[in-house]
Amino acid sequence: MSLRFDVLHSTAAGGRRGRMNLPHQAVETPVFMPVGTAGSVKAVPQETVESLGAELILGNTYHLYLRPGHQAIRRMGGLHRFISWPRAMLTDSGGFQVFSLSGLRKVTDEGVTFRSHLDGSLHSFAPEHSMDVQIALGADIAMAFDECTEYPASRERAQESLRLTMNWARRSLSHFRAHQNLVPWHDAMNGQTQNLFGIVQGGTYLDLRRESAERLVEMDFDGYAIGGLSVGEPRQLTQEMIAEVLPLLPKDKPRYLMGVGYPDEIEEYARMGVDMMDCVLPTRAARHGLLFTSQGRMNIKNKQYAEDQNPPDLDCPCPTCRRYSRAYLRHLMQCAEPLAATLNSIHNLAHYLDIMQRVRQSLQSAQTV
RNA sequence: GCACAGGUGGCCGAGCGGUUAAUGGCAGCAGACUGUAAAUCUGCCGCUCCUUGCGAGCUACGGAGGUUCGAAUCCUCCCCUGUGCA
Repeated sequence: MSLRFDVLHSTAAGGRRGRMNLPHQAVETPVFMPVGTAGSVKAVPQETVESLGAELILGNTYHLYLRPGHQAIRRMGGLHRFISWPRAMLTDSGGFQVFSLSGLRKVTDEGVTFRSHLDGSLHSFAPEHSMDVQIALGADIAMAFDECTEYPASRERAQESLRLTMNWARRSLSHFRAHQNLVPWHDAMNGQTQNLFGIVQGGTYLDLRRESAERLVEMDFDGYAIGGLSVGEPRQLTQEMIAEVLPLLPKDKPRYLMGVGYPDEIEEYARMGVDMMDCVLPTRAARHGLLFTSQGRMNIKNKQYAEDQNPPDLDCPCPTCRRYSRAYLRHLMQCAEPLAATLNSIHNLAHYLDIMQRVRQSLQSAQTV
């Protein structure tokens, strides 16, 4: 049974208000997905992530493969059960690690050889292997194994990288389709199956992006992602790439912009027609003392907040803002108390989720096209 | 009282005759983080001034003298701390 994605409303600007019926959760879109790389949205317990309203969170193939190992997770009933997350999940394929672990890996047509960042041991990742791992993890959505092209990349480099990603996409899909019945919860979801998304690459070259999108659509994935953006390129280019690609993707399938972004970005791209986004920013920035508020950025470590008894964000109803002061959060940061990471992350996630909630409302009330 | 070992910038701690306003670390101040090698990384961190520069002046390595062209570094005395012996 293929992924059911309903577009409930769409706007002249291309924005869509939708609902994605994943095996573990009906997800209201556009959606922001907190990142939980190693089976945890860092510093925030699952029940809190849930109560903040997150419906879909990420996990990472590479990290979970290294620790505790996908076979172990399969034996324990899959990732959902292992981490006790009842709602939807998506696993990234390890493609981003091809990019971020650039010093520790070697890429060939066959796949990637990584050196573990944990103990230096050698591991190979090919599209087929990434699929096997992701099937064992059993997220609602798996991602094709891709190469996230760096910026800047010459046209030749972007083209070669794209060739690899398209080749890997085909192999990912074919292996996934052949084995997707092996997902740990196969018999428990009324015939709903795990889904696989393809990933558009092409660097900052419009024609390559176009080519990438068209070829992926031909392959017929359950959804489509735009990858390789927000990797250092100017914002203008990011927008151009998104604007070029979105119209080429099927209207009845979800569109996922990977790894983006700042609060204003997720709003902007959602209004352009992106249905899903994920980003480490709210949680990582939180751990480093940066809060995103309705008034903009706030570095809560700053001395000026030492005795400020206001809540971090005067307009925020999140658990952190309801109960704690700027002075207290600053104090926790200064003492490096783990609670600082937790409370800050809760606020930032709430802020991101709230932005998307508002965008959904606004798309819903916008004139239907 | 005697014998050792020590006293260095907010703290800890290197340096033991000259590129030394003085290595490091911590604390402090500020900045950065975009499919998480990130509770990480970067910058500043004696005082004053300006034409903000591998700029100028001042003060500084327990205290006071001394040796030397030059001392945190060597010598003398004093003060203090730790350990051991009385």
